Amino acid sequence: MRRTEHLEEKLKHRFELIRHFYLTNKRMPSYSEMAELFGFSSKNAVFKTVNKLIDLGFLIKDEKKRLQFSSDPLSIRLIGSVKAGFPSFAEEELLDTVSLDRFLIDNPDSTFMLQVSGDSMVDAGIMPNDYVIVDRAKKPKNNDIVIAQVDGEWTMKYLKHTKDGYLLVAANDKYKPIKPKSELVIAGVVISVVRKYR
Amino acid sequence: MRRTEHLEEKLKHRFELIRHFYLTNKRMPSYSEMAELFGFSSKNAVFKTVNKLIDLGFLIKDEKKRLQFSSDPLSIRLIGSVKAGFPSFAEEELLDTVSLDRFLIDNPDSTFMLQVSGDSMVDAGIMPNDYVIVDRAKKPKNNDIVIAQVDGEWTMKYLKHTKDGYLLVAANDKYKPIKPKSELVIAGVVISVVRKYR
DNA sequence: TATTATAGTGAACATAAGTTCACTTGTAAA
DNA sequence: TTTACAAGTGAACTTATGTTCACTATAATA
Repeated sequence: MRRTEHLEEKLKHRFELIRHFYLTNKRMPSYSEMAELFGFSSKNAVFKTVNKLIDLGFLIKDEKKRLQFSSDPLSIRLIGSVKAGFPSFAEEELLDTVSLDRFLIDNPDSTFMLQVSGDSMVDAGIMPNDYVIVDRAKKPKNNDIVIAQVDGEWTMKYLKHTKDGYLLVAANDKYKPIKPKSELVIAGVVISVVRKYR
Repeated sequence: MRRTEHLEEKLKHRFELIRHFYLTNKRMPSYSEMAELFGFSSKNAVFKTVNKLIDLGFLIKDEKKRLQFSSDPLSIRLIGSVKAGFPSFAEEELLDTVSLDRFLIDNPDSTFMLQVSGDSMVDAGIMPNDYVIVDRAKKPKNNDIVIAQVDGEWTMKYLKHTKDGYLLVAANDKYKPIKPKSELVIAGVVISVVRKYR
């Protein structure tokens, strides 16, 4: 049955068009908009197409009968550990999915991403050009990695509470601990590190 | 004018309710749904509230007159480098915003997240319990970090092309390079590393 | 006190949404 | 060829959406 394979490819392609619309417009297209996307002149053709995509499990209708993706179009599947390896094609469907945004960020309003410029935290696995995600609203605690302004300069260091005040410690023997003289402004706590290859 | 301050807090709270709805339902609430959220019995009260939020710049209407957030509710602001430090409150508004999902993931369908179990890549800044993001569709190239199944076991290593075949090299002197005997299955290429503190 | 603006109500409206129906076209199988 | 069915058209229908209008209640201001 080459026919149905061809059919499913067509459907899959239309699903991709819907997804693309969603990613650029951040909302579902209406049936009229889908008609444009698919090159249809009738909404009913869209209606039938969407129903097929629902039957195939790509899309669903929520409790208010609004069209949704069955799995968030930007979420990725989560595998327990490297050692466990990759599941079979059939098992893939069973995996939990995660959105990195939701996984990493609690308070978008107070959260920033900064690019790392030096090598002062390499021993903590933070390499030059990595990105760190910083929450300004979070209370800095002992041993947290913080972004601090000390004596006029901005740095990223471990924050250590000691008997005689705060200490900023690098994760690199090249750099000596800093004991703030005049002022210590802690702008935020590093809650996450992100590295992107290539 | 305590009055208007109080007013803006109320509005801000209602904006938060909309955002919360969006984050849980992955779509904008309708005006009737907002009426429920706000405790109104008239859609017109919602209409006026939404218009105020539009005036204040929290929401916008797109070219098709559909309600949208002016900035993606999960995106975070991007700062050039740690050294540059944090901008002032006024300057914050001018920063670019990024969605981590969009920033890190190109092909959600072929992308997986795995938790790192060993210390074989520490010198590359990949620590135990970090997460790696792996694209199965990407062609593995020389010096890429790959997830490979070699002689029955799954590992993460640098992939090296040599004259006499492939070599899997750890980023840790403790581990010797592996030369696959029988089989080498490369399941995917590590495109990103993510670490979450606490 | 009287006045004026603001927040919310409730009904009515036009529009666009998703859906249904009857029909045509093209293609695969008998 | 003939048959059967899936794919798409086009119009009609229902419902829900955002919007407008006239009105009430509340609270700040003169």
